[in-house]
Amino acid sequence: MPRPTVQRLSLYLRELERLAAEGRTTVSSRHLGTSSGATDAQVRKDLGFIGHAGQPGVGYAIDDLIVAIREAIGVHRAWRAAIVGAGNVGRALAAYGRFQEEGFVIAAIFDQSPAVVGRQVAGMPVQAMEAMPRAVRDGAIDIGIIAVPPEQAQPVADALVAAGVRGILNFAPTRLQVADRVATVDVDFRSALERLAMEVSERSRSRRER
Amino acid sequence: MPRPTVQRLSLYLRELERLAAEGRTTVSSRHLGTSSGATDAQVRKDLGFIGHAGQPGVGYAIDDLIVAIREAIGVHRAWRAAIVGAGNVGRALAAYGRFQEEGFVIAAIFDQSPAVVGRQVAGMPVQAMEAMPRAVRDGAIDIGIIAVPPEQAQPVADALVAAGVRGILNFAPTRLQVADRVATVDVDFRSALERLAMEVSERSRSRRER
DNA sequence: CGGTGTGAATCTGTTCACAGCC
DNA sequence: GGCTGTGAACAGATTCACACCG
Repeated sequence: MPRPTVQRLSLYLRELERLAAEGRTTVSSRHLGTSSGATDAQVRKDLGFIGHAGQPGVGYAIDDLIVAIREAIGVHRAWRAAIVGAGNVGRALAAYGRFQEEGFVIAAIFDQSPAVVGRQVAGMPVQAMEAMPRAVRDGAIDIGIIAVPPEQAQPVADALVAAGVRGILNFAPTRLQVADRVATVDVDFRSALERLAMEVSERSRSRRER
Repeated sequence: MPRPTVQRLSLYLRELERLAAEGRTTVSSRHLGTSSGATDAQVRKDLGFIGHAGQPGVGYAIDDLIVAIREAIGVHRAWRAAIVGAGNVGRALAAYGRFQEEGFVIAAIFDQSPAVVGRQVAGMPVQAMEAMPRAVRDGAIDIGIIAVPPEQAQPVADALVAAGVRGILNFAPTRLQVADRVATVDVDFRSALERLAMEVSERSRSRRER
């Protein structure tokens, strides 16, 4: 399944959930597309990957589709995640309620600094890094979320991998090197901002030329 | 310039700044590549887009390259940004020092809720939404950062566009519809997590098959 | 009709491979 | 020998276009 497809599937999922809440039962590829920024053909291709379920002339059955997408992208079960780093980003993530709704449970939060260890964040005590390996094993943690400064990101990643996590969500602006049995996804504010800066400049440039 | 190129340029920039701090003066495409997760050919292609500056047998002059990349991606000047939404995400962004270092200045923060307006966040008072249009004009705000719940994202975007911002960084899990003179970039935690979930599932699946 | 499913064409981005320069 | 710049081959993803179904 193409990487971009996965990304779009989760957008479709959101729209489908909205439609389901409104009581709709079917939806066309056209509708799903425009509300998620894709073309209708794109939507049909994407849905083709997860085993098509559409009815010509009618569209897709919303409920079935929700189940199928959840299954396909692996959110049909609950994932247990641990946050490393109780700074601004880590705390915001811990408090970000929306994860829970979607099947991601923040099970623990860790920090290196003794000054922070022991404090409560979103109802959980911040634990020392030393406690992490054991907590990951005992708490059946699948995913590590890295919210530490860039210099510490790689060592933290190594520790998480050694402890046995299967995926890492990385908020630090660094490329992590990990064993390839472990999946990593980067969320990089800075490069998002830079992408934006770039596009804004580009637009004013082309405006000037006109 | 291809979208993925821009993304990588900002990774190169980080590595270049690190190397410059170490006192190095030149760098090869190979080095730049491995440290940012790209191939050497890729790096050369990317740098080709911004007007090549490399010397065969030697590599690229680090200082020149830093300037050239900054110019190319539009971070050679300071951008002024305003955050809308003083919830967890908005507050974390306001406090996230790293932006400042990179030429993005958070100039103001707004929220709809009277309960929050007036409180201090990262040394700034949270302002009412009604104050936004004027603040954007008077404060020469280039960029709006949306950190509100998904239902409010579109109206907030409309208000920002009407007030005259030129770019929007969107942290809400919604696709925004805006005039195309305005650039938007999405940062979506949820779909990042879902992508991760997907990749983790995929890996265990292929492991099982082996 | 309105709508899906899908091969074929196209576009976009990446890798290869190699000539040429220091 | 080390390293860049770049056409040419390749791979991946998107769009097109159209047959087919209710």
